[in-house]
Amino acid sequence: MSSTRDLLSVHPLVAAEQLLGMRIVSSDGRRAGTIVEVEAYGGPEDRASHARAGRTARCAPMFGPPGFAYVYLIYGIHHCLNVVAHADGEAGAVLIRGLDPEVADDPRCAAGPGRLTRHLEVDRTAGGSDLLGHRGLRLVDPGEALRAEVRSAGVLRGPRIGIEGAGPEAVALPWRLGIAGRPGLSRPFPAR
DNA sequence: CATGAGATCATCT
DNA sequence: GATGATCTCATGC
Repeated sequence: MSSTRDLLSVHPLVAAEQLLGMRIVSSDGRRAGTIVEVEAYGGPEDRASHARAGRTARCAPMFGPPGFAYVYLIYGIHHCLNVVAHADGEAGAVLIRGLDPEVADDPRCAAGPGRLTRHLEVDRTAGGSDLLGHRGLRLVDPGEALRAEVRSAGVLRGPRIGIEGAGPEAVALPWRLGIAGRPGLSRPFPAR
């Protein structure tokens, strides 16, 4: 019997695949969506990761147990939500980049990491909290069968967004994943 | 449709 | 003191 936390206790790239098709529910329970786009980030060996310089006050959650939230502020404006992945002690996280909203008039209201946190009203107060509990912002696994159904539309892969400064090796990794044809995608994937 | 600039601040050097 | 794991709006083809 493998728990959701076990599913995330693996390399961030594998955890990213598992997260596609899972649901995120806002802390007030009024907004929710299905994850359709993610990006995997590793530890010190990943030049694009916030953990590249080791454990700092900001990225400390990335070194902790999987299933917790890592939230940071980018460009002084947008919050970004990550699900901590990899085994406890091994740095890793998955940036949630796009949701297909369940209750919303605009299907693209959560397309993109900044828009998503605005829609779910996520800010850094959620940082460091356990996403697998029954209160607050939470992550819900609908089960392997439903996740597989979501993935069956096709998993797109491409370079992570906005990491050019990390160098060509980091850019070459196809660690951005998305579900083909979903409105919640932040932007197109490169053709291949 | 493509490109570019501005917003705005916690974190790290 | 510099710098982003972004978004939106404005301008120019």
